[in-house]
Amino acid sequence: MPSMQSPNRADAVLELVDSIPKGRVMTYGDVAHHLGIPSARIVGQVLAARGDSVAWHRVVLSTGSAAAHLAARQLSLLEDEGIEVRRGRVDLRRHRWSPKAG
DNA sequence: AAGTTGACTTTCG
DNA sequence: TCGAAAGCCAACT
Repeated sequence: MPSMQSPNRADAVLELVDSIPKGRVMTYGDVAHHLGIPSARIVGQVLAARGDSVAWHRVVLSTGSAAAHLAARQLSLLEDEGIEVRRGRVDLRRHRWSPKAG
């Protein structure tokens, strides 16, 4: 078979997101890029629909902040994992994670 | 079929 | 450093 690409994007996204280690984060764009998904928005759509089944709070905006309607809850969850949140955002230089770099 | 929507990102001032 | 605007793409009306 050609290549064992994911049966569908949603499952691939959920699988990757759930593999993000505790205390680490990825941006929507990172997730999209690693899976060959053309737009970060798609990742957002997947998490909006089925994110409740995974560690959705480990996915943040490219700025290190959270989508407006999630900010309070998401940032709180991240702090619970030991991630330091300053001015409503996570320091990506310190916490950004990549599957390959592990 | 065409317009709207949204858990995004980048560029510009 | 911040906010507005434009660009983006699939799902939904």
